[in-house]
Amino acid sequence: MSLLPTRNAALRYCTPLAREPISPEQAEGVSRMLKALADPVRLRLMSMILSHEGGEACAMCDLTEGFDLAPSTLSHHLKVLHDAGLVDRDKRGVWVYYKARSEAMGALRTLFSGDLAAPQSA
Amino acid sequence: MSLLPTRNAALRYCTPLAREPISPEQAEGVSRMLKALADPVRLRLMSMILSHEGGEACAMCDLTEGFDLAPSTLSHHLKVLHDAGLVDRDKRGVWVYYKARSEAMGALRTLFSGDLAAPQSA
DNA sequence: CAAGGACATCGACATGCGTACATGTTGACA
DNA sequence: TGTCAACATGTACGCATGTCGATGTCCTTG
Repeated sequence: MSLLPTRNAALRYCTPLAREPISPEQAEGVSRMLKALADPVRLRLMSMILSHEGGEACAMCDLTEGFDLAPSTLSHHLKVLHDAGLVDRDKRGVWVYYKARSEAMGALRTLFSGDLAAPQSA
Repeated sequence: MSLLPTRNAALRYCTPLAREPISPEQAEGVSRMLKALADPVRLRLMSMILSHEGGEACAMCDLTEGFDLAPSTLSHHLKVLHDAGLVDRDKRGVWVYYKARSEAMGALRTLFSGDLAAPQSA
């Protein structure tokens, strides 16, 4: 119950959108990642984590600045990112550090890679 | 009223997530694109459009196969993609052709580009 | 001009999602 | 052991969203 079996499934079958029509299963998996990222708060959180020193950030130390939200709300958003397999959670003492999962980031990069506008400039 | 002023705004300021914490405004704009894509049906539609010959596809000719949805539902999803600035609409006679907008696709590619796991392999 | 097809739009309904408050859990420290 | 701080979880509320049937609009064809 600790790891969802579908978490890695989408990553494995992640192909460029423009290569061929993706399968309903892949669409389901990928949309789960994108849904987690399709929120202004979570997008900023993800960017803050990614651009933070060491590629990881402490929840209440580094990730509260600039937000006018209740702590529980921030925690909820981080959980959504974690459940989607986008970030790893590492509890060190009292603080919790979040780090981006390179597999997930790579999958998203792959998704939008390739010649997405091939016949445009030609 | 034909073009939303915010449509191009997000594209202009689209920087890699890992470069620096994105601004709330950029997060708002980018999330609008991702929200449009964060649905299995629309993801498949986008992939079908991108991978179709010529980079464009006819709504009822090419984009209904494989879906068990009412035509109005498909039309709605295509409208969402269009409103988000992800596809262009071109009515030719009775048929409507949808084509991916290269600016939007490029923005998404930029978003997930860069070293998203810098201290990982080093 | 009439009929039909290819869409888009309009309610309407069920579900999902963002937010906050209250509460629970865990670890550091006196 | 008791207290406080850093979270996570549960519940609840309001709004957004996916879906559909019905209707409207535009173009083609007879």
